[in-house]
Amino acid sequence: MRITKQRAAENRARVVDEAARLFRKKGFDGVGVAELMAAAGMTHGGFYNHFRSKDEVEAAACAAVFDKSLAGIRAVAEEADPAARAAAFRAYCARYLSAAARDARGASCPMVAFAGDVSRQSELVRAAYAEGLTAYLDAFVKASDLPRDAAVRAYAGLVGALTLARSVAADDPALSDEFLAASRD
Amino acid sequence: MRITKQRAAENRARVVDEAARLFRKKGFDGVGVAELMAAAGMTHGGFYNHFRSKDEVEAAACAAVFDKSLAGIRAVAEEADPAARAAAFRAYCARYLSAAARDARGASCPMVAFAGDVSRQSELVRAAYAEGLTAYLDAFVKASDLPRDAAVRAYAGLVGALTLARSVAADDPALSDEFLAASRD
DNA sequence: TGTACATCAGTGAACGCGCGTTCACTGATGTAC
DNA sequence: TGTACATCAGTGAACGCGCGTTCACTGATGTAC
Repeated sequence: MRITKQRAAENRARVVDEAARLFRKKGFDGVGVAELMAAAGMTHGGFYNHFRSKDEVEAAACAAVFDKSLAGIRAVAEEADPAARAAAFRAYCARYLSAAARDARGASCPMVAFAGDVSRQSELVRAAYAEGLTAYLDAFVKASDLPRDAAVRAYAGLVGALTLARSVAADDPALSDEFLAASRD
Repeated sequence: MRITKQRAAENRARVVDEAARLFRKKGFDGVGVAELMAAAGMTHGGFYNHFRSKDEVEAAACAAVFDKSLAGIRAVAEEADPAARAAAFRAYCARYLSAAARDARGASCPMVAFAGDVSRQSELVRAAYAEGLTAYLDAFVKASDLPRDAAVRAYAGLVGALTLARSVAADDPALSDEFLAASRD
């Protein structure tokens, strides 16, 4: 049964949204086309009306996740008043290292969600990731008001702390909290 | 054809060695039982003479990787002379953030190799990982001569820098180098 | 504006493939005598 | 020490299963007249 063009576009957008959530939560290889389409309220056969391959939706999801992350850090970077910018940046980092952010795996920062797997994914995904990371890092440097190398170091600290905190969240909550708390200061 | 008990034990050790290398390089889900056994010079059927499941060899490989990593950081921590310890620690960190370490994916630190995937693996693997990480972190704190929270923060910085550097090593080598260089100072 | 028909988004069965795991079998090892 | 036999590490075919992908089909939409 054919549907309106607008409805089809909405369906595609819903697939990308669900992909962004599920791939971050379960990894690229942890989510199948059928599961993804079911999450978007459809059956798997229609997937190929929207994407040429699973790689393509992975890349689209990766790009979508970066778009959202970029908007967040750019809002800080574009704060004109230096004091307000410094406060916003501190709040951004504190949120980044919060227990809530650690536990919200489907809504996390793309670097932490994808960094470990991305180098094993297709060219399409890797290109979307590399482009997104470059743009994100530039915005992070601006937002931090630090020299670039210090900002890059600070950013690596955030990523490492969140990655480590997540890796033991289920099995050693105290250690997980320690990673967040130590880097929050 | 039956073989000697010693030979069988050597075969098992070879499987764990190859597992430690291959799982770090390609991820747990990126290496099949057949590929693993072939790397150890056998066929896949014999796998279940040594392990009850793929989970079990994953856990064994994880533990083996931590053993090796622990030996490395403990050698620094147990250096009695403070100046020599400080020098050894600096050298350890510099090696950790070298291009060679970034590119040697089959021989890397277990945290960077496994952190992203471990929370999606079985209980067995997660337990081996959590135990290893606790022990490693304690040794790292000692080796660093820093207050614990500063040492934990420093360690998160190393992990984040190496993780990020690897994630773009193939697609943006300059950015990859920048992550390593910024944290090396 | 109304009619006839081509288009195409979505459905669900089917495909080949690789995976983890099982199993009957082999034959040298280890052991009981 | 020598002989007979049970053991079991390794082999390779086979299993069920889930995966990404394909395809014939459906029927409302979009379009040509």
